[in-house]
Amino acid sequence: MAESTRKKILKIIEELDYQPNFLASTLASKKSAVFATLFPEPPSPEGYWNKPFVGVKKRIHELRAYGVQIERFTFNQSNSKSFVAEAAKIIELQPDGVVLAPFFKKESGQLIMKLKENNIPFVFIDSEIKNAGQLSYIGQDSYQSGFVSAKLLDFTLRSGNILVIHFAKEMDNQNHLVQREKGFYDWFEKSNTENHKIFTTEVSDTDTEFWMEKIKDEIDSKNIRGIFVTNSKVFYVGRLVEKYKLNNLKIIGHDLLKENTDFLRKGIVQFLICQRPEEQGYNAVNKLFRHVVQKRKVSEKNYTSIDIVIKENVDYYKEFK
Amino acid sequence: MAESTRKKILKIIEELDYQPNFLASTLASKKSAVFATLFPEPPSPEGYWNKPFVGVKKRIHELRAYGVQIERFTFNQSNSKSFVAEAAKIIELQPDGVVLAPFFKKESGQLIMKLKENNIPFVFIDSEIKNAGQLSYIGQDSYQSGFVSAKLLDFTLRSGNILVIHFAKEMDNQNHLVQREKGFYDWFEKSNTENHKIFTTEVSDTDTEFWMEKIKDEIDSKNIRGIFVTNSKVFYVGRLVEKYKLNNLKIIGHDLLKENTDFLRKGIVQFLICQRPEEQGYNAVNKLFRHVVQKRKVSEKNYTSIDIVIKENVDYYKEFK
DNA sequence: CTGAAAGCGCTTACAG
DNA sequence: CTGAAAGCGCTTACAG
Repeated sequence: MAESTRKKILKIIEELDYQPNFLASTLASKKSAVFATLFPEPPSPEGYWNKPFVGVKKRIHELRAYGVQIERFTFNQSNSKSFVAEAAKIIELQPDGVVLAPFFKKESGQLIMKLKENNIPFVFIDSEIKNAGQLSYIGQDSYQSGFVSAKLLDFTLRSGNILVIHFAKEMDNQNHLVQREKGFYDWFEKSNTENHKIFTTEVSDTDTEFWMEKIKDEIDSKNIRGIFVTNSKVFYVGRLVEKYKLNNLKIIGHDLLKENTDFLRKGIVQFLICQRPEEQGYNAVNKLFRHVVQKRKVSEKNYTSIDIVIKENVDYYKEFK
Repeated sequence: MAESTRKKILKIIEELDYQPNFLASTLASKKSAVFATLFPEPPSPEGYWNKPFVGVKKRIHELRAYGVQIERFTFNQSNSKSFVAEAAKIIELQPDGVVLAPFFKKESGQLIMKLKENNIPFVFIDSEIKNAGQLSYIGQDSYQSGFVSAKLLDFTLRSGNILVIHFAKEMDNQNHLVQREKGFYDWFEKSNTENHKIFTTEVSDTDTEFWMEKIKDEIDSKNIRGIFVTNSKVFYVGRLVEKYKLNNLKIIGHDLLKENTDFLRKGIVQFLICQRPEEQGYNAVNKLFRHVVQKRKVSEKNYTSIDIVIKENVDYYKEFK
C-alpha cells in the first residue's frame, strides 16, 4: 500500500473517531493472565491484611470474562524466611503480574530483581520502594499521613504531652511507620506549637501484657495527654485505657479494624486514619489488567486519600462497594 | 424436555459454576441504551455541578462498547420554569434511564410521575426524595453530615458562639440544607455542650455585597467565633473575612471548589466536608447500566462517605480517577 | 415449540 | 507480504 494511501486512511479513521470495540477484541483474542499477590498473613479473618485481598477478589471477579486469574501468597510478618520461600514460589509460577507489599527491604529487593529478569510487572501496595522499577504504587503518602495526624491531635489537645507508639517488631522493615512518625514530628516543628513535648516508644512484644505497665508508667511520669499509634494496633491502647481506667487521653490511630472502630464508638479513640485497603487491592489488580491485558498506559503514582474517621462518620466508611 | 432432565441439567450447570461470558453476550445481543441527566446549570466551569457530570462522562466513556449514550439537560437553580421545560424534553426523548437532582419538590414530583408512567427508571443524586420509586439514591446522608460538622467545629472552638449560614434562594426546595442544619443543631443538643449559642441566618442575594455588612454586624454583636456554611458557598465567607480582616474565626463548609480550597490552604477555612461528586455521577450511571443493560440487581441506598478535608490532606482528594 | 444457522466486531492462523 | 476464512461465546431471527 502506498504511503500516501495509508495516510489518507488513517486520517479518515481519526475523523470518524474510530474506537475499536474492546468486547469483540478481547473475545476474539482469547488472551488470559495469571496474577499473584504477596501480602502478610492476617492473624485472623478480622485482620488488616484480609482487606486488600477483598478488593483484589472483587476486581478479579469482575474480570472473569477476560480469563484473569489470581494466586494468593502470604508470608509471616515476623519471619523473613517465609517471605523468601513464598517469593520463590511466585517466580516458579511465572505469573503475568504481581501485587506485593514490600516488607523486608533486602528480601523484597531480591524478589524484585528476579521479577525484572523475568519481565514480570509488579505493583506495590501499602508502602513503596522508590525507583524500584514498579509499574505503580498504590497507597498513602505516609509522611503526609503523619502530618495530618499531628494536626488533628493538636486540634483536640489543649495541653499535656504526646506519646508516639510503634507496635512493631522490626522497625527497619516498616519504612512507612518511620515516615508517619517523621511527618508527625515535622508538623509540630513547622507549626511552632510549643505546647506539647513529644516522646516516642516501641512495643515489640504484645503476647503478654507486660508492655502495659511500662506504657502506663510513661503516661503518668511524662504527663502524656495524647497518643499517636503509627499502625493499625491502636486497639492495644484502647485495652490499656480500659484496664487502668485512664481518662483525659486523646488517641489517634490507623485503619478500620473492628476492634478499632469499637473503641472509636466508645469515645476512647478520637480519630482513625483510614487508607481504604480494599480500594488499594482493587486498583492494584486493575493496574496490572490495564497494563498486561489491555496494553494501556497506567499512572505510576496513585496515592489514596488520607481519610479522617471519627465516631460520627465511621458508618460511611465501613462498606466497600 | 422432561422436567426431570431439565433439573439434572440445571444441577450440572450449578456444579460447574457456569458463568456466562458477558463479553460474548453483550456483543451478540447488540443492546444499547440512552440515559439522560438533569442537573442544575453550573454558573462557571469551576462550579459544583460540573463535577457529577465529569463522573457521568467517565463511566459513559468506559461503557462505549455497550453502545450506552448520554444526553445532558440542565436547568437554572433559581427558576423552576426551566426545570419544567427540561423535564418535558426528557419525557419527549424517552430515554432508558435518568439521573436527576430533585430540586424543586413539586416540579420533581411531576417529572417522577411521568417517568413512572413511561417505565423509565431513575436515580437520585445529591439529595433524595424518600420512597418516590427511585432505582437508587446516591449521595450523602445530609443529617449525619451536619452532625459531623458540629463535632468538628466543637473540637476547634474553645469558646464563643456559632453562626449557621444558608446561602440559598429557595430554602424550601433545598431539603438537604435543612437536614444538614438539623444534624448540626442536634449534635450540640445531644452532647450537652452549653459552651456555644447557635444562630442561623439566610443570605439569598449575593449579587451585590450588601449582605456582607449584615453578616459582619451579626458576627460582632453576637460574639460569633464559629461559622458553618451549609452548602458549597463558604468562599463568600472567606471573602468577608478578607475584606474586614477578621480573625479568630473557625469556619467549616462544603465541597472542594477551587475557591474553597484556596481559603482552606490560606488557613481561613478550617474544614471542608466533601461528598465526592464525581463518584456520585459515576456510580449513578453505573446503577442505570447494571439495571437497564445487564438486568442485574442494584442496591437502593448508596450513601457516599462524609470526607473530612483539612489543609493537610486536601491534595489527596483533588483528583478523580 | 425446537434447534440449527447466522451474525455481533474483532483477532489470528494460514493459504496463496 | 496480503487477504480471505475461521472462530471467540454468546443472542436472535427463522426454518422446520
